[in-house]
Amino acid sequence: MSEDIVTPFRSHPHNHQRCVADAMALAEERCGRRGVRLTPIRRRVLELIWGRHEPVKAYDLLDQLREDHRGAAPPTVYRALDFLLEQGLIHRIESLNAYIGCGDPSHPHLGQFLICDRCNAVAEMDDSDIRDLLARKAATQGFHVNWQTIEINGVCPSCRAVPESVSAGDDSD
Amino acid sequence: MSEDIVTPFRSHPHNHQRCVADAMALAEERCGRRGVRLTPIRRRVLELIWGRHEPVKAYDLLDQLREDHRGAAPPTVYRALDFLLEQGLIHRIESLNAYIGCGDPSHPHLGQFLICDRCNAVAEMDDSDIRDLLARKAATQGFHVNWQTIEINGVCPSCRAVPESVSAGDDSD
DNA sequence: CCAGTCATGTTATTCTGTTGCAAATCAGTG
DNA sequence: CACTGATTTGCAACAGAATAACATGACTGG
Repeated sequence: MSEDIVTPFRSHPHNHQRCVADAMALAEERCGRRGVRLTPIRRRVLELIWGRHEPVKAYDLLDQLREDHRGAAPPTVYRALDFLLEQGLIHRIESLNAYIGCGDPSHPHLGQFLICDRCNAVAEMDDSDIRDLLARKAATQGFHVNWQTIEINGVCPSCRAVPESVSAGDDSD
Repeated sequence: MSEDIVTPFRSHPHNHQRCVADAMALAEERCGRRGVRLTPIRRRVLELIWGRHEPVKAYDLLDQLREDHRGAAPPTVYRALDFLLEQGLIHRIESLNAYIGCGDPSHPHLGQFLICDRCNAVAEMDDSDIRDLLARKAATQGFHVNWQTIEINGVCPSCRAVPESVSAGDDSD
């Protein structure tokens, strides 16, 4: 099976509490096995990221973090983010300067993202056909691939079902 | 032919002056046809970008621009960049916060970039196999694609030919 | 207890990009 | 030419993203 939707659009009906809890449990387990520490701050940041099922900005995290953690500063958040990225627990979306929970930390993989321009929902794919095709094309140029950034912008299924002018992404926050 | 290297690695031997001049001529022509103005500032920024055959940062452009244009400020550069992006004359490399000349503005295309982590060289591809595969995979999720960001990091042919520890990218900054 | 490592606190700075408004420039029209 | 409206530029301030540098604290293992 080459196609593998690791994280579907959040509009996809699901038990969100359960999904966050699962992610946290996986993170605990993974860090334990690796002998690295999922400290309170790191855990909190991961929770905050999973809490929204969409890309989250570092300074938004900082604001939220400050609510129960006075004295949190940019380095507080960025250090936690670096840790979580290293452990493969989150991904960074380059085109948005934002971070999102990794749908399947069980094996290391490159993020392949579908990003809805209307409602900001993001789905993560882990498709070997894509990975392999890019590797093959790069090899044609004599290029050795270390990392692939794939971010596809467009309109997600839910938003397509809604007339443009009244789209779900018409957020007034 | 699905594969199309729009811009090869700059290590590729070529007449750089000629290649910049061609790019500028194409830009003039294109803007003329479209009825938009390639003003002196915009032209200068495009030249500066083409002058180096690698990704250029906005504030580096600003520094260079200031040399013969006192009073240039961040908006000066960003407005020019926005214009050039809109006209499809340059691309933005998301993972680097940098800009690079578009190898073939003659038809609108998505950038597909090979980025060397050692020497910062970038090659641009315009491969329909990749474009189509991504569109097909996205469609499987009911997703309508507007834009694709594809940035492949790794090691370019020239750097692969050099022992790792003495690589061209072994910058000591 | 002590030393070493890892994690956090703190302050400041750099880099990247935007907002808002005023002044200048340009294209078209009477 | 003078008037008008749309672009373009100048300018000042700011917001947002990320890092540097160094001090302090916390958890190991002897």
